[in-house]
Amino acid sequence: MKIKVKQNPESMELINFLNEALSKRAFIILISCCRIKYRGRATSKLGLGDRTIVIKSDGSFLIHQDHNLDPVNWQPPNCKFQAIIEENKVFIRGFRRNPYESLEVEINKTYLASYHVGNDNKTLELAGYEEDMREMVFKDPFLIEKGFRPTSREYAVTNGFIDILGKDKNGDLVIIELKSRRAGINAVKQLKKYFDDFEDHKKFVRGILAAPSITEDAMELLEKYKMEFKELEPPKELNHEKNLTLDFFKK
Amino acid sequence: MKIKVKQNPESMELINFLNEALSKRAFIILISCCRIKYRGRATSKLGLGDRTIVIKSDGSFLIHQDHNLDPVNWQPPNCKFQAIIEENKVFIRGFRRNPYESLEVEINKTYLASYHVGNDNKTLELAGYEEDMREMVFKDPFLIEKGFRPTSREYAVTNGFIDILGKDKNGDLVIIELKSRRAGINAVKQLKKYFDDFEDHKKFVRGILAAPSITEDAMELLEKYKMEFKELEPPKELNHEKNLTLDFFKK
DNA sequence: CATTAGATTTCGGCA
DNA sequence: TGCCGAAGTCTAATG
Repeated sequence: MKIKVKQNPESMELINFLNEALSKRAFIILISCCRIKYRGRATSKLGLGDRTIVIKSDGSFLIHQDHNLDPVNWQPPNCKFQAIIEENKVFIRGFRRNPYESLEVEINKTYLASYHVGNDNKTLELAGYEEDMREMVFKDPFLIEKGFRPTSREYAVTNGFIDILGKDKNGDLVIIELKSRRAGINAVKQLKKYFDDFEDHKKFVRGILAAPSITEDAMELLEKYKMEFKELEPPKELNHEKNLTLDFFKK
Repeated sequence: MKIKVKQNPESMELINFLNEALSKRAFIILISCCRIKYRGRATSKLGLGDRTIVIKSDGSFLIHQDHNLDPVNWQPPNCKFQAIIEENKVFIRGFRRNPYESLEVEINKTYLASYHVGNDNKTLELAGYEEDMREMVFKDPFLIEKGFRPTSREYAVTNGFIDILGKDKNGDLVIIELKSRRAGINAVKQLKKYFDDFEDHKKFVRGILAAPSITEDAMELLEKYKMEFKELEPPKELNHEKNLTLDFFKK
């Protein structure tokens, strides 16, 4: 891991430092007092203040204030950079096309500058989404109810895709809408849309909203539409844990 | 501006550094080789790799890989922190309630640690979204068409809120749906919903979708529903620029 | 405190 | 490349 650090660099030092870092596609961090202008999908200005500026090796550009999770200004990956010096001030400009956007930082003073090229070849393993729920329900249909048999997932209808389509123990069609989080009005409306696609045979069609919980409003609407709610938690085991479990049982 | 920097701190040094910084509610940056576990709304794990760890003074917690704009793991503001040492490794744990979530970083090695308390009392001035469009159309109704008179904004109907309601030069009702970006199918569907709320008087009602551009599919659907498209850019001048213009005319 | 709608949403997947 | 849908969305405003 290579890392280079400079405290309180002068303008010329900083610009050399930045150009060196940019040419190496390094991960750059600056703690600077700066002004910011953005023009693109919207327009913004931010007056003088201390901020943390980050340029990633994929061309992401982030400027953070000392509060909020989101950066106050940013540019998505593949942004191109210019670092220039003008009247003894360093300007960093990041721009991209489609849509055209530019983000310009006028740096008054830099307290800390660092760049590094690290090693990281891991990707996030994440569990707890609708996809996992679909898998789970397909594998264990009784989680919905006894006798339920799923027939297809992501079934295309006029209004979109039905998460899971199947039949219940009486052979009636069942439309299942999955939500990995607390379901709201919108989930009910979505299910209703799919439900309506079968209005010719409504007597033999059931709509089930499966989610860990549901808002009161949504429950009311659901009942009004004569549809049902099934409490269902998304699986939260990671894949390798599932595999471990499988391996365990195989032994 | 106070800033403290340490390169390659040992575990004990790092933990003291972190606790000092946390007690001062400083802005902390670490460049470290680490493992990450998250458990809360979902569950995730990230194997060993070099990452940039940020803790803000409002309790935001961000961990960045060298790619993508978004952090690979995070915790929203008001997160509480623990920095402990175990088997000569530093663990940083950030947790919050409602919903309960925890984010744990196991630090194997730290290349750079810094904390600072900066000065920043500026807030972002931003322009160019739906609210600005509403204002603009109310002020200059002819932007929609000659003779258009807006009567109310955010008019409540069964299915939600109509952006702008008004009458055209013939006295017919006009429903306007605004989008600050390229409008897609959903924008048309939304407008159609509002449109349908007036189906008793459909002959005297027009639906207009106003946006900078529209997708081909959306345009087709719009025409099928006998509604209209009006090309309209959101205003992108900042407030003080607007004021300058006003002042200019007042003089 | 919960809910909602908008966002410079970002991001991934698919046509 | 453009479009659509989901997200640990986040965030500000509102009841």
